[in-house]
Amino acid sequence: MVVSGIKDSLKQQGVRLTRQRKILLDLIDQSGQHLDAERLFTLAREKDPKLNRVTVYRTLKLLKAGGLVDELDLMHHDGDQHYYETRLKQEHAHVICLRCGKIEEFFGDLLKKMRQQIETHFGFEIVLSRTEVGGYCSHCQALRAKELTDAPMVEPSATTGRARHPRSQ
Amino acid sequence: MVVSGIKDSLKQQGVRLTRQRKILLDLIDQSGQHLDAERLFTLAREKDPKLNRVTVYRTLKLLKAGGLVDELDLMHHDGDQHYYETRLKQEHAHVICLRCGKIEEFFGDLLKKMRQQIETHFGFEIVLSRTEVGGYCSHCQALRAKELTDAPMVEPSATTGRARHPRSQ
DNA sequence: GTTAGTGCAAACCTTTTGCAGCTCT
DNA sequence: AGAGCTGCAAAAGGTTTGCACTAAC
Repeated sequence: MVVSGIKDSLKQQGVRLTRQRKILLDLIDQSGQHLDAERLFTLAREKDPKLNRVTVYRTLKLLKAGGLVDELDLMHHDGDQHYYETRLKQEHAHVICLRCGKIEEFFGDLLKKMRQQIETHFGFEIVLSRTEVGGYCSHCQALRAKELTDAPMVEPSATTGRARHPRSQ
Repeated sequence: MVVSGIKDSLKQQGVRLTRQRKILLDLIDQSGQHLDAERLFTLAREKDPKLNRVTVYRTLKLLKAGGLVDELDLMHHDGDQHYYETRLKQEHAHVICLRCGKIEEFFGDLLKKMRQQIETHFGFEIVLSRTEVGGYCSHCQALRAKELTDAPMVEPSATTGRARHPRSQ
């Protein structure tokens, strides 16, 4: 469980561990998913209905600044929001299916090697990095071929509806 | 010059090559920089003061959907806007200095290899990908060390002002 | 008791949409 | 002529800020 380490890390910086932050930290760490602010807010509200959206943003900012979570864009496959994950595992790329939204994580020594090459080549000090890959998963490749065959003359519109999570209230 | 190829590509899709689009296409291609919508808008206005910001967004969306430009986030080092570059060169990573904003481009076969690994490993069809690296360039590493020494007890505030380009009018 | 953190409302930045009129082919 | 494109105004989506009140240490 990484969250306890995060809590220690925060305490040592004189950051107060409030009830709200405990809730958010636990959620980020336990979910195992890539949560955006809104999703995190919804989940947090189930535990504390008074918790404000702003607190979610402020906590995420804090964690990001402290290098405790990483911010992802996931190719903006579902809007322009950011996603977050605890910085625990070894470096990895995110592979996003642009059709179904499924996210795979790709580990490998290539990322590590590239990091080293960049640091050496530019004399650069890397603080954070991310690799995101968009395309079609094996499942959706077949479905897409079918879709294109069914309507061969019609370009799939860029404005095709995407299921978004509306803000309640 | 890549822009002529883009223009051909658009024409063949029945996309009209309007005065506004010509201006924008030329700017994106010639600048050699990573422009965001607002910067592109400002530059375009110098050539056509009537050109609207919305047209910039619509043109960028069109080019992106056609795979003619790539959208970058550049680690959001200066806000949440997107940046654009013509998809011409071989695949490369962007290396962004979080202090001075300088952007380096890193080429190498590692990216190509990783692409292949991901396609093989997941049976994934990659459409686009990006690797962004944030940190400190060699120049800023020294300056930062100095800054931290000068004010050793003060964490550099996350809210430290960033010079943004305000919208004229 | 202090200082940091919260909630609320309101602002902010970036991007998208609806619609009437214009223009490329 | 007619579909496609533009400009304008307005809205939307995502995030941040100001301020008075509250709670962690």
